[in-house]
Amino acid sequence: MSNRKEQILDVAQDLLLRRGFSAFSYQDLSDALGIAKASVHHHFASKEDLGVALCERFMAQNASLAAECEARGDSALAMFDAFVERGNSLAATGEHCCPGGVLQAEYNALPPRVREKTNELFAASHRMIEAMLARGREAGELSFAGSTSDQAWLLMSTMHGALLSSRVHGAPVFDAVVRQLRSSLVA
Amino acid sequence: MSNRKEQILDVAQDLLLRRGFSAFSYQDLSDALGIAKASVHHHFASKEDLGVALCERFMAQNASLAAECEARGDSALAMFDAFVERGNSLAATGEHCCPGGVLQAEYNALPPRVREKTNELFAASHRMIEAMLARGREAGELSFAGSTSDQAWLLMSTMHGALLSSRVHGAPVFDAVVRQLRSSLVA
DNA sequence: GTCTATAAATGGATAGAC
DNA sequence: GTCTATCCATTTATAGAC
Repeated sequence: MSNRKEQILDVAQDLLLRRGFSAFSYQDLSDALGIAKASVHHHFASKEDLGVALCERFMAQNASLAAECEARGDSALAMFDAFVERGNSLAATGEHCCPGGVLQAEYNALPPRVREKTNELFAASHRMIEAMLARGREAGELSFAGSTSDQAWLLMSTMHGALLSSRVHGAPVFDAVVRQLRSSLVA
Repeated sequence: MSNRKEQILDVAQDLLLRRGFSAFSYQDLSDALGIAKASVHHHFASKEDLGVALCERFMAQNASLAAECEARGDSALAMFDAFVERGNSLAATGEHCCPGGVLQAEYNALPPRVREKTNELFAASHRMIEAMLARGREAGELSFAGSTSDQAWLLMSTMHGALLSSRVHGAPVFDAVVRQLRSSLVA
């Protein structure tokens, strides 16, 4: 993929996590990159295309984080902490929140193909977290009631919610929530 | 408050929870109520005013739910269930999510006074839930690690996140998350 | 309180030159 | 690939008549 396309995605990702999908414009991208609006349209014909590309990017980022963990031979808990760490870096800015969180919040206002990609993103994340939980429970490292699937939804919901809250009430809230969650999870 | 003003707030609340603040317009309100856009502006001069009124409404709804619980002499757990029940009715439509969730998600794109009211709404909700947790723990009804404040953030984050998730993945997700959360909370 | 009409700004998107 | 110029729809908001 060309360099310019990546640059646009970088800025768009920042703006999406900061403000939401409908609250950033081609004008914003144009301003940030110092190129004309029409030039942005050259790379992403419609905002729907841009949204789809962003979703694919988020999926790739998730997959690469999971791959790193696997390469290191991380335990389930270490993998949990790796995901938390990424959340921390988002919360630290006091402006960003989770890709999943924003996309869900605006779900009914998203263009159709972005909605579909959001579904995929969530399904993939859920699978990944469920696998982690199953591994941790089997190893006697993690302990929780109910199914791995339900617990995975709990983890995702809590993380998304906590990142949203930390935007209004500061990064310490994310940290506090994660500590509570972690302590309820460790065997 | 006049009847028309209430009608506008009813529709606006529905649209806000369905689509988000920036994704509904005076035109939508005008269409839904069968009156001219200018007539809506007569009641709420600016969208910022409308947003502020909605926030105040959410705070009043929270307070009245808490007052009902108190009048019934609800236990902490019964009060938790009452809050869950309200979440259930939102999740059931498959379209709505939590007021707090939407407002946080769009926080950086909200008009200044709506942002301030969002802060108030969250502070009030947090106080209310923290009080419930303290009461439940003292009565030996609830059990959790850490401070009541941190646990209150966990509850709020999880509820918000779960309502968002249930919009994408269906009401059963909200139910599943709440069950997990509740089982970790009961002494 | 409600209407029609309209302003002023911004949104996404396209045409066509360089 | 990038630009200028422009189109068209939509948005918030106001003016002024009824």
